[in-house]
Amino acid sequence: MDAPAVIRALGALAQEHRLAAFRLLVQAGDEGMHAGAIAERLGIVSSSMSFHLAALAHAGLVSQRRQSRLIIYTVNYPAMNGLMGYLTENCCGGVPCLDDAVCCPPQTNIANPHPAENVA
Amino acid sequence: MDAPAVIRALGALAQEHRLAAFRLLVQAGDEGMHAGAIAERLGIVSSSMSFHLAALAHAGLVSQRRQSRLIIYTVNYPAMNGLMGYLTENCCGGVPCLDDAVCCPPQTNIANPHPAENVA
DNA sequence: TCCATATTTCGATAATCATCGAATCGTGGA
DNA sequence: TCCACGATTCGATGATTATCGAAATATGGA
Repeated sequence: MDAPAVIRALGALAQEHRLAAFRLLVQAGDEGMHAGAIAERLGIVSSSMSFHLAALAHAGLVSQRRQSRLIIYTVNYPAMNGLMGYLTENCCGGVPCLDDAVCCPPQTNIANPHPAENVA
Repeated sequence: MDAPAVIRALGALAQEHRLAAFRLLVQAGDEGMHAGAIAERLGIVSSSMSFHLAALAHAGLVSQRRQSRLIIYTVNYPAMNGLMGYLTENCCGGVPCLDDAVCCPPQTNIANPHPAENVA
């Protein structure tokens, strides 16, 4: 994941309704949710929801699939992990982190410094 | 960390120069960097740098301290971890994650579901 | 006290973004 | 074929944001 992709992802999430939609999808898991259901849960009109879902999709954070007349959205977990990895990369210059710098728990950054570099 | 705080943090990071500055500070660790040094590394004028650093500080992502004439910026690690925790909270509805859903490694989300809830 | 340096604030401009209603597109059932 | 429904696109409006140079503020040294 390169800087422009990270900026797109962060920018996509930095909005009330998109962040809420993303969290709904994170919690929904692979089952996902369709556009109308998300709009209803968030209480916004469908055109705005579509605008926001397109932004999340363009940022690579969610995927969509059609199921009859519904469009089902699911979280793109590799992108999500790539985002996390980018922010914590080389935390503390490689020096073992302090107690409150949980940014690099041993199992992800020390044993496997760049767990998400295989993400586009 | 509540939704508005997360949105401020994400919005602060969703900008080329702020993201770059934040990463510099993540890698600098507790030693930090002063405003001028960051501006020089990023190749932007000091007034713009000040604008961006203020945005990061307002979002709670960085802290500042004065050292003689320099203002040293450091990453606020608890806020950083709070951000990560918020995004992955209740990942997959609590169901054990798939292999590519590294969003909730056992040591953070399962053994300790909400590791960053003590962040303001 | 006076000057040099580091940083922030101010003012103006250009660009991007969120929102809504209306219109359009695509799918499936009668 | 025609209709209903879910979703997206379009057009317009109002608000927020990034950028820069100039000016102001604050600290430390001569």
